[in-house]
Amino acid sequence: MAKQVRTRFAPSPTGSLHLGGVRTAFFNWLYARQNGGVFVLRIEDTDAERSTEESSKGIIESMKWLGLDWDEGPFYQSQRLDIYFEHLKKLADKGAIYPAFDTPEELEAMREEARRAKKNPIYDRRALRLSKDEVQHRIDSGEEFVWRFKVPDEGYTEIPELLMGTQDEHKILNSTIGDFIITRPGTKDKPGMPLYNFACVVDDALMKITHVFRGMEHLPNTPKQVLMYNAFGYEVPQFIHMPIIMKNNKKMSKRDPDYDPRFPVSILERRDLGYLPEATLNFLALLGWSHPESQELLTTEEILKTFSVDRLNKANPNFDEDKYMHTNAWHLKNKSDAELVALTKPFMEKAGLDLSMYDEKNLERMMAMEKERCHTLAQFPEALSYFFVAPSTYEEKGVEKSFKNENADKILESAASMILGLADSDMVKETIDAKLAAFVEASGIKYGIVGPILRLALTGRTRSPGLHEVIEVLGKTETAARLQSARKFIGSLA
RNA sequence: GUUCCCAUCGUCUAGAGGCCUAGGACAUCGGCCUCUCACGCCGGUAACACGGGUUCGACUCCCGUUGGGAACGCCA
Repeated sequence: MAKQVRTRFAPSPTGSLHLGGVRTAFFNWLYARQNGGVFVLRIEDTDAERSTEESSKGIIESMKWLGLDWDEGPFYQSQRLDIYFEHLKKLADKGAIYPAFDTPEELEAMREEARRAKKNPIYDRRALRLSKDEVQHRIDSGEEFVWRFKVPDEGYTEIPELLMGTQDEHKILNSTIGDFIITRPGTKDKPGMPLYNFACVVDDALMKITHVFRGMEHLPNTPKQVLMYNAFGYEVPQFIHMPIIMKNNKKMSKRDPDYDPRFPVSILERRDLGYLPEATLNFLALLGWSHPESQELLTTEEILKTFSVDRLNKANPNFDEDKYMHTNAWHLKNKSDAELVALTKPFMEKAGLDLSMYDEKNLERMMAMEKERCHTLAQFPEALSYFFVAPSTYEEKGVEKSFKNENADKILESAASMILGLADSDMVKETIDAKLAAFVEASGIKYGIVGPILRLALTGRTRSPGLHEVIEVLGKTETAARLQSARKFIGSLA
């Protein structure tokens, strides 16, 4: 029987979860769910300086919002320090690691020199050349040091890689790796905090992770990690390094100098901008993966059904805002009117619209009217505001084109009396539509003239959805009132 | 500089040697629909980076060039 699939998402809580991270989380989640596996959430907060509780909370909130549920965790590395120190001792006992006393300044100078000499800036192992006695003495005297992993001078390290490189593997020359540091500085009595390449390996091994989907920027870390798995005698997971999402021809990042705050990378900010989780997942999935039948508008369920590693692409994709928006609009249209009432509620309220003015049925009608037009949830308040606030001004262009028309006020007057003459039971879309048609017929004026005038009078705008629907939602009294005030306005034009 | 990765329309991509006169989607440009806007529908413009091989045949395989990207942290 095959081993149970176990994947994980292991963000560091040093900021908000961003779109790239979401994609990584999504692929790990997909793979676990698809294979009846386990998805683990682990917070990598060993960097006490930069990690914040707020970020952890944000990440968890983001994951929940996206619907990426996890089976185990969240684990916090900061609460697992004992485990790392135990493992550190194992490595030290084996002689796989050694203490180094170099200061950051010294290391920087070494790197600088290597760069000048146009050589690969790897550690020159000067700490390894210290005598045993000297090392012991310096440690005993309380001097700070870090632990470095001793990388073999010769041979290759193979990483089990399913995507990048040729074949199913990837070979790195050991001589190019360099002895990397696995803990922050510590003393004999106060051990240094574990660093990424160390804590990550220990956790992935202990949590029995079988597959790691992560960004390609981690590829250079991988041989180091494989070396550590080997040193512990742990099994190495399968890696799938995904291409990096680009924006402006650079890795997508909030630190990009061309970063445009209108298009945030933070997933929670996208949420607040009115993007839907399923649209976000859909769009992100297609950045590096393609559907077997080239379908592009997919529910999470459909992605789950058809996802496979062999349809993953290797080239770095570009983040296309237009396509993201288009995908969002599609998912929006797929929502029921009732769902949309709920989804848009926070946006409507934030815009100060008083939803209690209408009953649920009317609100649903509004959604039905606008969901073809809006691309994000945030666009609904603006699109529907005329239902909540009677127009006090009218669009200039419309005034010019329609109100300054010869008989605008006469047309409005007869329209008003027509509507006032309607029975309450007639105030439904179909009947209004028929009555309007009859009215147009009887007056002998083209709908193309009557329509725009009525629309402008009722909404203040030249662009809005079906007239009959507007009238139906507005009701007889409000409709009549708006027509009256528009007539007054037209009168004031002369 | 070193190491590694990548390379099809403007963008995301399909393409596993003949199905390719290279398909789809977004964007864009026309047109239709229509009381407006949008949706929808129809149509157009638009790509295999280059050079060598291998092969009867290369977008597909190999090598090189060029181009792009990433990493080179006591961040993750």
